Amino acid sequence: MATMIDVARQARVSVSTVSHVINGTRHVEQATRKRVLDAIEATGYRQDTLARAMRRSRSDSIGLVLSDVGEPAFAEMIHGVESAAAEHGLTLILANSAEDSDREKRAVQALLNRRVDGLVLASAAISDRGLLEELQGEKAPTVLLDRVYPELDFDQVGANNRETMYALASQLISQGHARFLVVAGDLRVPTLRERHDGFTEAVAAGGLRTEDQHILSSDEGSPRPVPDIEAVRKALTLSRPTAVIASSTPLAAVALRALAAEGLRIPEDLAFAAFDGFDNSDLFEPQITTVRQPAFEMGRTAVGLLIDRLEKPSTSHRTVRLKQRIDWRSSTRTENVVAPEHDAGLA
Amino acid sequence: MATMIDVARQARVSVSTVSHVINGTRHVEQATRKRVLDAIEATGYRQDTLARAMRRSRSDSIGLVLSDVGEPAFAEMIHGVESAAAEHGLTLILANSAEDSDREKRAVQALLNRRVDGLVLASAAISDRGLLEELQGEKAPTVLLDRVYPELDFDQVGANNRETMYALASQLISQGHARFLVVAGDLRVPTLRERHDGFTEAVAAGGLRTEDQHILSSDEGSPRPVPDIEAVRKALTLSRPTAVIASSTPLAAVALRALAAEGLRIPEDLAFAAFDGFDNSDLFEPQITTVRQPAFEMGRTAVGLLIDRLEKPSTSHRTVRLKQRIDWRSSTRTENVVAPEHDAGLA
DNA sequence: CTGTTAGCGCGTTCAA
DNA sequence: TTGAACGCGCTAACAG
Repeated sequence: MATMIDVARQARVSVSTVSHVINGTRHVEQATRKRVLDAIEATGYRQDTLARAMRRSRSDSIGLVLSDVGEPAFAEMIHGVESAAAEHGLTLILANSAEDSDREKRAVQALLNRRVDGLVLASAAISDRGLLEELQGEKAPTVLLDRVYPELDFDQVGANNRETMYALASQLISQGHARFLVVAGDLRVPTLRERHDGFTEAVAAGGLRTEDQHILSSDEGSPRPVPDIEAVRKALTLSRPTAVIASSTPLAAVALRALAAEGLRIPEDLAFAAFDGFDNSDLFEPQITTVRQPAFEMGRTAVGLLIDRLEKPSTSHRTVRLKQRIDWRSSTRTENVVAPEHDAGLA
Repeated sequence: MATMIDVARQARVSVSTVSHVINGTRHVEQATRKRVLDAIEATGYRQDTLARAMRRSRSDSIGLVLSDVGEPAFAEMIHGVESAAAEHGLTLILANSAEDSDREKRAVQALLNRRVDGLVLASAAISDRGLLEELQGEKAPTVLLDRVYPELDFDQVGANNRETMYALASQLISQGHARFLVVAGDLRVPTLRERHDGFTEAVAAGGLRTEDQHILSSDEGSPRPVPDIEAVRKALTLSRPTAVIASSTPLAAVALRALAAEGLRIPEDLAFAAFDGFDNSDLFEPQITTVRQPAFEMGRTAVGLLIDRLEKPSTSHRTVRLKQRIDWRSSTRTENVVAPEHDAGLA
């Protein structure tokens, strides 16, 4: 591999001239410039980004740590992060924590060792507080993605989960639904907790009886990470909801299986809606009313915040909440079915 | 940031001892060893991977260039690559070429500049042959992923597309289908061409009339990358197939929209099958018979080949084809409907 | 407008 | 069993 010295010799100039030609960092005369360019061509020289990074003590790279690279929503975020990073000439180093706080810690360390300029962290579910505190002290700034921790001093990007769940539930309530089953998942995950909170607020605002609502969560150290099919089936028979809301795609899959096992049909027997949801849901039956995550934009925004932070390290931290969109589909088109049931329930 | 010198001073040893303690590269006495370890702890020293890479002239990192980070199938591959890379202590640098051969070229250059030890390349559709030839000459080896070019000298990982399409079509033929519409896409993409070839072979083997088969491709420099809905609708009315096969997820989406627009139902009016397909397809109607890509395993395998190559640079190149699985679902359960139609057609 | 030179942090001879 | 010193390839003073 040719080095700058080879180029310099060939072009009969000094290495510093070569450097300046490459980086456009100071003026050099047309003639010499051309000689250098030719020499680069002739020698097949390529800049060594590593050596450059070491000298400048910045690597023009950022690290992305995800809690689950396999999840479709996170895949979209990767896409967004990659896209914004590329636009700014930053290379992206990817690591997966697999929802494991040890692996997360190791991944972060590895990235820091690589001298990334900054970090985007879609933190693991039960994130190690110690890790986050260490990160506060790092020179390389960190942006938290997807899972927002209001009490922490980071730049953060999330979605307006609470508001969207509030809107979703409120709309269903106004359609006459009064008994919900919410498959809420692990409430230690901020995203899921926010959705949960949005629901309880909607229930309160709608004047619904709390005891008619069944919230299936798994916050008390249950062995399984998500409610399983049996749990949902039991809930379905116990509370006989008129509407089911699932707080994430995996939870929705579990819920749908449970519904099928109980022989319940959507929307004839009950309404159904899900966060994140399924791709191409408009092509299939039942067409599921879905909260679309602005995942791509969230990724882009995270990189934007990171770059701002790199430019001015000491401005105060920002939390950005991106708006979600509800795609209303036929799975919640139940006015004619539910309203009578609802009335009957009141009678 | 503490350096080895700081640690050495603190431990009252030389830097070389520190280095050897860290890397376990020669014996050092228990006592001194402990002093060093303590000093590392005390100073908060972290190895600088960049400097290390420069000195050793290997970076313990690999580059992954994908033609479309957004596609779900590729997302799975990322997952596989990441997982295998992590197991081998390799960090993963990700780049997206967005199916653009210029961007692909730049991405590859950027990764090579970063002195990645190797490259995994899921090449862009109309990949620049020049680029691939350059890559042949590089010191850092490249593994081609997903899109297999038999005539090129690379380690390669793909799926057995031709065989699977052959099996899929043959099975449908044995069910009585004799008129197919294949939404085949851009045949310059090796994957899609292999699927196409498998189909024509099945047609020949099954003794079907070629003129009854409609293959919708876009290989002749059409403005649109995929057949659009109108094209599929026209094909549906012209050829009146009893079975439709889509060669990829986006093509399947287009086909399904066209079917809906024509008021055709699955499986009552015709059978339908797709490659790659849709997630959670068993939860929705119609349940689509789908060829599952072993995408995760493909990613892992690619890294495996890369590591083998790094260890023995001059063994001959290998091409690995991973087996796909056909998930038969109700979208092709049409025996009772098609058989009579088929007979009628013969009468 | 161009050249000389001192490190960046590390691994690794070579010598002790 | 340990240390001293060189250089990986590059950028950024500083000098001219």
